[in-house]
Amino acid sequence: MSDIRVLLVDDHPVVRAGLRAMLADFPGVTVVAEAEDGDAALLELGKLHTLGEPVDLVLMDLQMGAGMDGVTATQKIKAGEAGTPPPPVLILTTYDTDADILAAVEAGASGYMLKDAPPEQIRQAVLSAAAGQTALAPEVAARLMGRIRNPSPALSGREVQLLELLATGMSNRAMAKQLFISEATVKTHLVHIYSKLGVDNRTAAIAVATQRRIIRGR
Amino acid sequence: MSDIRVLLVDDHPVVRAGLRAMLADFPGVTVVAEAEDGDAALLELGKLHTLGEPVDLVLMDLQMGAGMDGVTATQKIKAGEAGTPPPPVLILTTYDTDADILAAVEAGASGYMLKDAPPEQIRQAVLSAAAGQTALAPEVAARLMGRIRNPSPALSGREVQLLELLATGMSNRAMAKQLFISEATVKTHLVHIYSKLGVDNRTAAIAVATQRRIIRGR
DNA sequence: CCGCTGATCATCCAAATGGTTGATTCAGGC
DNA sequence: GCCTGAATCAACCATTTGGATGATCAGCGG
Repeated sequence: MSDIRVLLVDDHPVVRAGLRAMLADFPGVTVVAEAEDGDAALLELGKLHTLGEPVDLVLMDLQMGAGMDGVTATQKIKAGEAGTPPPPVLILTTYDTDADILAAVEAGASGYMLKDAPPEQIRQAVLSAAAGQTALAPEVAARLMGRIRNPSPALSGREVQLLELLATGMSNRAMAKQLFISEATVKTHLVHIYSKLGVDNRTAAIAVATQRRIIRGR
Repeated sequence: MSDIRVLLVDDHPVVRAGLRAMLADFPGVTVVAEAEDGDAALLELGKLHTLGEPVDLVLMDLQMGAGMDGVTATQKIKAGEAGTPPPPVLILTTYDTDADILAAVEAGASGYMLKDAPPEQIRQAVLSAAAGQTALAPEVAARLMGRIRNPSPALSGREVQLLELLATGMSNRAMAKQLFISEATVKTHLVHIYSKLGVDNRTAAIAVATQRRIIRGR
């Protein structure tokens, strides 16, 4: 059986070098190309496709400096040229925000690993993902499990949405307009958010939500 | 002349592998040890010191998962065992927050590079730092220069301090207590902060300050 | 059909925050 | 010695937020 052909996508040369070195140590895995953002990744995919040298796995970071981010890139890859099935996408990133994970999974990623994972874990993930299976980092899996079993009062979708706007510094009025609801409703949502997060004002809510990775900082 | 002996400190195996691979390509540079956090780094330094195999340069990330962070590690290294001069510390990190940069420089770092820097830049920085010179990433240098020449109304130290507390979700009263000043003073500072950042409420101030890398998100 | 949850809105009141003005002190620079 | 900027505080008032209570409605599962 031939090697798993991998496309690396990361904007940090250092990280690409690390992955390249690491994957070189995994028997049965070959890095066939690299890209520094989503746009370049799509280009590479197309190029390799027309050359008849298909990619078996895309290993991609989520946030990439200037270019197209990982989520949209994943969507586009999955939407991709019909005809051949699109390659599985394994996300390898630094952040394990709830929002990020969900977005990546929804976009069609087959796995979500963290960069601080030990090589062996990464190896397993690469093999699983290339084989069409799902590969989640233990931390990520734990977070998702915890989210299901643990009644750490889950925020509703609307509430998370509110939080995100909140974090941009909008006033209640502004959020109300943006979401086409009344200020009263905004306040109700906020009160619920506060009680679920165990805080009593908006800045603390942002701090906690950021810390708990419900929304993302920066 | 013998090689520059480098100690790598980073909590991400992938990044360590990347740096190892990259430095291996630089003639005149040898990685003699690795550590995954500040504590381990200090241990390594001690060990190598007693072995009579001194380190010429510490290449370190700023934030490292569980262990001691880069700033305190830098301080300890610089305070280090008297007798031999402590090795220069080159910070190589992902974030270029004003606060981070200043903290690192104050702690005694001789350089501050970003992980997305091209290899050549990193090579230059390693050589400069090992030679006892200062090495700043262009982005970082630009930020510092801009901060000097550009009258993008600079926040005073006290104001940044306020902002940091603000971002943790504290109320005016709480901040006043914490800083041993009156609420009136807190409010005055906040008003100044708002006008300098061009916002009109605390959450927006946090959002802008985070965006402009005056304080750090997460 | 009933009960529950999430989303929506309203009203009322108390507390926190924001905006303005003005004043004092202190350290540094010219 | 004078000027400036940072830091400190006060008093006042308008606006925003937060907290409590109650109500309606749609959808989902038993």
